Amino acid sequence: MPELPEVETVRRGLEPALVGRRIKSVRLNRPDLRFPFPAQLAETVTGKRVTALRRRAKYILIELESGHALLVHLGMTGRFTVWPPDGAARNLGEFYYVEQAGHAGDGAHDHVVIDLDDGARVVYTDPRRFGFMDLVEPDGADHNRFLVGLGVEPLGNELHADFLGTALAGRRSPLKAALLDQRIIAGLGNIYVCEALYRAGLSPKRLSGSIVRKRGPSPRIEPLVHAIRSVIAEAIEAGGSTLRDYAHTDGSAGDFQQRFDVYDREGEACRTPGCTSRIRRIVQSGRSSFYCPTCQR
DNA sequence: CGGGACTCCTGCCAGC
DNA sequence: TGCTGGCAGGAGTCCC
Repeated sequence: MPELPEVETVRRGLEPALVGRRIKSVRLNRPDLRFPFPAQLAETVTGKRVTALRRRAKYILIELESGHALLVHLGMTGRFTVWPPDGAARNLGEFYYVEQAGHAGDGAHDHVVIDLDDGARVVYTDPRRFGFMDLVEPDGADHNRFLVGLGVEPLGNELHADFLGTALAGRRSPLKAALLDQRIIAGLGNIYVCEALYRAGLSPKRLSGSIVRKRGPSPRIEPLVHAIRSVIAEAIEAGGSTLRDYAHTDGSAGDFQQRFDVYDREGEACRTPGCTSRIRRIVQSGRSSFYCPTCQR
């Protein structure tokens, strides 16, 4: 899936097409994605004006004048395409394979088709169907099953050394698992956790609690916080990463992946000046972790 | 409760 | 060229 920087890139791309527009109609081409669509989805959304597009962690929230919001998670392969009134498609997250031209909402994996009052069409496409949608009731963000329990935003003020130290203290899981845990920091995924741990010089295998001192300051926490912030901020700045099947808002490639120091670089040279080690790949709880065995301890 | 394995689904890619 | 197995950015659920 797109991680937070990719979701933010999609949000920014969708914003000018949707905000201020009224939704004329919604077509669901199947009853479910990962989960069934809410029964009231179409009738709740139809006829409403879009007031804002927001992001929380890896969720996109399409806010409506009624106070409801359509919550969208892109899963691993979800994307939006905007078809303006003039017909030329604009891709908001693109796959590496090419769909047949002219399928504005009728492609094999086009699951949701939203028509707007200006004639534009917004299509949600998701081959793997790991994505999902939900309705958030007015003032219901604190109760929504997907939003409740989410941790802090990596770029928000709530992520600081005291917070992270408290969250990691006593944890017996590897650091990698803790940083992927959306209940602590919401929005980090496999790629950026690997990159942040490299920048912080911390091994993904190290136990979470081991970087927290029981008394006094824990000098390894602040560099980790900084590493998380910097890698996420830079990735957003670059327009996200184009992995095997994801691209930039306007169809061009996001280029942060060219700056990966460890992710998907197994066997390649560590980029730390003077280090002669090669990047290793291990599997932790079913996911690949990439790291430098010399620079990350 | 914390932690880990498993699962959903489709498609690509390396290897034979 | 064609088939097979392994792998993929997520996260809910189940089990210990």
